[in-house]
Amino acid sequence: MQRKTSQRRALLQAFQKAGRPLGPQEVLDLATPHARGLGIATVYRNLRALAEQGVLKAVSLPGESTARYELGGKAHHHHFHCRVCHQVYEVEGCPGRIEPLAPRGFVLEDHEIVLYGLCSVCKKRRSSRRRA
Amino acid sequence: MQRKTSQRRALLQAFQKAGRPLGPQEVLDLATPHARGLGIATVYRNLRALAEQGVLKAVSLPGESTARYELGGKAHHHHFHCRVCHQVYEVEGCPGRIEPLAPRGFVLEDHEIVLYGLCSVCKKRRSSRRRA
DNA sequence: GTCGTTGCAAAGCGTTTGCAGCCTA
DNA sequence: TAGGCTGCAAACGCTTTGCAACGAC
Repeated sequence: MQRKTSQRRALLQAFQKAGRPLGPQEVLDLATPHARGLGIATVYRNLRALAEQGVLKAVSLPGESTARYELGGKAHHHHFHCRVCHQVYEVEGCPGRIEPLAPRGFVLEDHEIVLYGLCSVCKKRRSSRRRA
Repeated sequence: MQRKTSQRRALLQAFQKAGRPLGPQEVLDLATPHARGLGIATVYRNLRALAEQGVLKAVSLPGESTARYELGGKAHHHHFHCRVCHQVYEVEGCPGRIEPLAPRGFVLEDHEIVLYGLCSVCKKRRSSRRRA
């Protein structure tokens, strides 16, 4: 049976507060203040365990060696990866018209779309630096 | 100045022969027969160097710890990842309508679409096994 | 009290780097 | 011959695992 530990609680809080996909190190940083001495191994173990339960969902993005995670149970969506701060944001909607892309004879089961660019925070930061 | 070594030649041959994105280990396996004693470090160094020159292009896919590479200079395209044989195929075209997905205030610079499912080979293999 | 969970440190594993010798130009 | 390139092995960085202590139930 799964127990309610302070570490697990702190970890889920981090996701609820962030509202975006988080990597293991990010989770550690965000959860540590609420769980003194939290170790990275515990983070890894819990991310995996919670993902298997469906509480979290693994989000793997191109160019990332490690999966990030987000809270499970969300509607179909995609992600925006900021090239400056490397944060990942959720993106609503889907362009459709995906099926025709699959080569003839192939069976399309799923798809992933990742957008790259600058998030609004980094965009502002960049333009204000230019003016300076 | 860049020199023409047997290792580099063998490595590029592997890509030309394969016609699909290859990972470092795949490249080593495919190129070794044409370059005795080829080392994995050399593969990594050359993949990176050739990608910087634009001869190769890095293809990073979700859920892959390491980038694959393909020959550079191709038109905008995406990829199909077979869940059975894990080979990656190139896919022509693009659904368009990508821009509206980006959140307001974000700058969209690029995008990546990855399709998942069964390639035609694995589809046939699976259906013939069912009948048996 | 039981046994799932935790933190620490060691072990793994794939990628990168240092270095001396090799080979292209 | 110069210096870019290579293979080997060590170094790295991040993830996983072993283990004894801890704490939820």
